Amino acid sequence: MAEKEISQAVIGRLPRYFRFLGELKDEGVERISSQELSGIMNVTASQIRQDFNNFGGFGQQGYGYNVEYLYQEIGRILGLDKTHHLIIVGAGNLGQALANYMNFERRGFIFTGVFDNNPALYGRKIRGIEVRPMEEVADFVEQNNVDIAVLTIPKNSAEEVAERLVSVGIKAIWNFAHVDLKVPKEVQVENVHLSDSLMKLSYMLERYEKESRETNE
Amino acid sequence: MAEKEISQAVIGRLPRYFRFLGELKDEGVERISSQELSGIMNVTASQIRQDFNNFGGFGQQGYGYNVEYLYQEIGRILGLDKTHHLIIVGAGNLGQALANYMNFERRGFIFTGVFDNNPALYGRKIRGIEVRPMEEVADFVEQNNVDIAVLTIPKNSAEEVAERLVSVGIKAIWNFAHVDLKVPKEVQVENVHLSDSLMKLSYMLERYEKESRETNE
DNA sequence: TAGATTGTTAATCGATTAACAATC
DNA sequence: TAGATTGTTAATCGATTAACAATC
Repeated sequence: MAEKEISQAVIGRLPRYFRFLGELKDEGVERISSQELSGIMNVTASQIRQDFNNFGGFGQQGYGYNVEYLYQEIGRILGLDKTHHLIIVGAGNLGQALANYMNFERRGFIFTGVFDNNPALYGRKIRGIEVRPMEEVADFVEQNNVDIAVLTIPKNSAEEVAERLVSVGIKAIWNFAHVDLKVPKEVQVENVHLSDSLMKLSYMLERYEKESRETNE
Repeated sequence: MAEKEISQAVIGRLPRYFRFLGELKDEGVERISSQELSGIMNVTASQIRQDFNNFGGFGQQGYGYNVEYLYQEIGRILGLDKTHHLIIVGAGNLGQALANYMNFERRGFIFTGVFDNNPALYGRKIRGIEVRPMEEVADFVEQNNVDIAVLTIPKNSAEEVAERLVSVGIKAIWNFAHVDLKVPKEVQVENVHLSDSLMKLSYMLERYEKESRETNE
C-alpha cells in the first residue's frame, strides 16, 4: 500500500514544528489551534493544517490540536522514537565539536564511536570515547549496530570514505564534507554545506547594501 | 530602479553552481554548455539557463558559457569579491571548530575576533586570536569594521546576545543557536539548525525502513 | 551559411493559500 | 444547539520544464 510521497518542503518544516511544540509543551500549553500556532510560527494556518494532514488527522474540530499528542506524533514521524547508533568519522575540530555540542542522546542518537586515520589521535578520548583507526570501522559498525555516520573529513577523501562506510553497512550519512556524495539510493544522505550557508548570508548582505545605495541615490 | 526580486530557490542554488564551476575551472575547462553542466550537476539545462538569466546573460549563443567568467560573475553576485570582517560569539567547541575549520579568508571573510562571557576563556587563543569578554564587543566592532557575527552560543542567551550585536552595528548573523532570532529586517540572518538537519536524516532513514518492511510483506 | 546553444516566452507542474462543508 | 476549528477541496500563485526564435 504505497502511501503518497511527502514533499521535501513539508519534511523540511517538520523539525521546526517539533521545536515549537516542544516549547509550548514545556510552557504547559495543553491545546493550540492552527490559527494560534500560525501567529507564533509565522506561517499560515492553512499550511499548518495541510502539512499535518499529510500524515493523518491529529486535530479535532472545534478544539484544535493537543500539544503533547501532536508533539509526540511529529517526533514519531521523524523517527525520534527509535534509537540509532552513530559514529563520527573525522576527529578534527568539527568532529569533536559535534560530539560535544549536540546532545544527540536526548533524541535517540547514541554517540558510539569516533574514527580517524591520523595515528596521532588514536586513543585520545572525545567525550569519553577513544578515537579508533579507520581500519577498525568495519568490525565496529557490525558489532555495535551502527547505522548513522557523521562525515567530518576534508572533501578530497570524502567520496572514498563514504563508499567504504556504505560497503560496511552504514545506512545514513550526515555529510559535512563539501562534496555531493554518490551513494546507492538506499543510503540516506543529509548534507550540511557550511560554506554554502555562509555564501547565502553574503548574498543577502550584498543585496541589502545594494538596495540601500540605490534608495539613497 | 527596483530590480525584480530573486527567489530563495535560485539563491539557494548559487553556491552549488559556484562550487562546480570552481572545480571545472581548476580542471582547466574553458567553456561549458547548459546541457553539459546539466549532466554534471544533475539539474535541468533549462533551470540552469533560467537561473543565470535572473542576473543577466552570461552566455553566448552557439558557444555556451565561459567557465572562468561565469565563476567570477557568480562570485560577484554572492558578494565574494567583497571583504567582510567577522567575529565569533561563543568560544565553545563549535565556535572553535568554525574558527579553525573553515578557511573563511579564501572567500573574503576575515576572522577578526572571538568573544565569550566565560572568564576562564579570556586570553586563550583560537587560531592566534585571543578570546575577549563580551563587554568589549561594542568598541571592537566599531574599531574593526566588523559586519558579520557568528553566533555559537546556547539557545537561552541567543536572543539577548543577538539584540546586543545588532545594537552595536552588526549587519549579518550566522546563527547556530537553535532559535528563530527576532532582529530588525535590515539585519540579515542565516540559520544553521544542526538538529533540524539531523532530524531530516532521521526521517529519511525511518521512511526508507518503513518502505522496505512494506515491500517485503 | 549551417550548426549550436543561448535567452526568453509559453506550458506544466507543484506548492501555498483560500474557502467551506464536516463535525466536535 | 451554537460556536469553533478541523480536514479537505478548489483557486491561486510561483517555480520548473519545454519549446523555439534569436543570434553567435
